[in-house]
Amino acid sequence: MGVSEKWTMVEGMCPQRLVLEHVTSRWGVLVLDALLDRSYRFSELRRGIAAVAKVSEKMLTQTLQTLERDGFVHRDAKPVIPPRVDYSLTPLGREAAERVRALAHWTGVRMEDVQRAREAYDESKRLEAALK
Amino acid sequence: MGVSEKWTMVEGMCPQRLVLEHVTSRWGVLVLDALLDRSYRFSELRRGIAAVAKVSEKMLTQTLQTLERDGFVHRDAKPVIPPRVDYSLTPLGREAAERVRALAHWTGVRMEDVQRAREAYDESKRLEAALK
DNA sequence: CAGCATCCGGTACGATACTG
DNA sequence: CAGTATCGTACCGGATGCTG
Repeated sequence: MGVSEKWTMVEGMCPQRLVLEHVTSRWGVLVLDALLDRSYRFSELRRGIAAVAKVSEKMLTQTLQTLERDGFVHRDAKPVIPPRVDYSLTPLGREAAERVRALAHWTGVRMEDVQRAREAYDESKRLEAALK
Repeated sequence: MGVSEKWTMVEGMCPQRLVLEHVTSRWGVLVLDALLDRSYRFSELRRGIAAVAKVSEKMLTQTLQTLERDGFVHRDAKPVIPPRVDYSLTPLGREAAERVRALAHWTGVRMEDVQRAREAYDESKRLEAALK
């Protein structure tokens, strides 16, 4: 089964929701963010991402193929032995990656506020549970 | 089981990855985008989102609770009969929603490019499959 | 090294029924 | 109306083994 069919299975959505899903997907975010700095080889990318979260080779492959199909990632397979494949961002992919990084960066900046909000929420829930 | 435990099940991630997951989640995106314009009641929000994609009441509840816990959404439950609950964005949530909308808007703008990229990708795959 | 094929468990999600 | 509780299922994603 090809890449196209896989993601298309998630039906009932307008097409740009689908693209948004791709770039904001669990591994899509990390791949785009990494490639924003420089190009990477496959395993290199895997190890780089592993520093943040553990990604299986299958998921990395799938993510890269999806992003390549959408025109965000360029795949450069050199016909050498052992095989060498470099991944980089296309201009379109760069636009996407910048926005994704902006969002990701924002979550980092506001993390403290979120933490406090959560504590307040949990506390109020705990209280109202206590008086029942 | 409470909201906190549910999402925390997805472990092995740094905390801000988790927040990013929340705001970019399938329904989180749509909720934030909708609330950016005005406040909504529960079913009203459900119907509004339904115009774009079908969301089950369960998922909408879960999404709203998660976003509320993170401090993005304010829940205003009026003690009347029949019940009336209004949802709106907090200042923090507004910041998030604006960035999410920016990304969503961008996918809309670049949709044509993505479509062309996909066709080119599928075509080249079809060709190389043909000569085997 | 860079993948692909296959199997498989956990969970995300939807459908339904029920409550205040 | 605005949820909660429960159940069934699809599929996401990890583990393993194999190929060029």
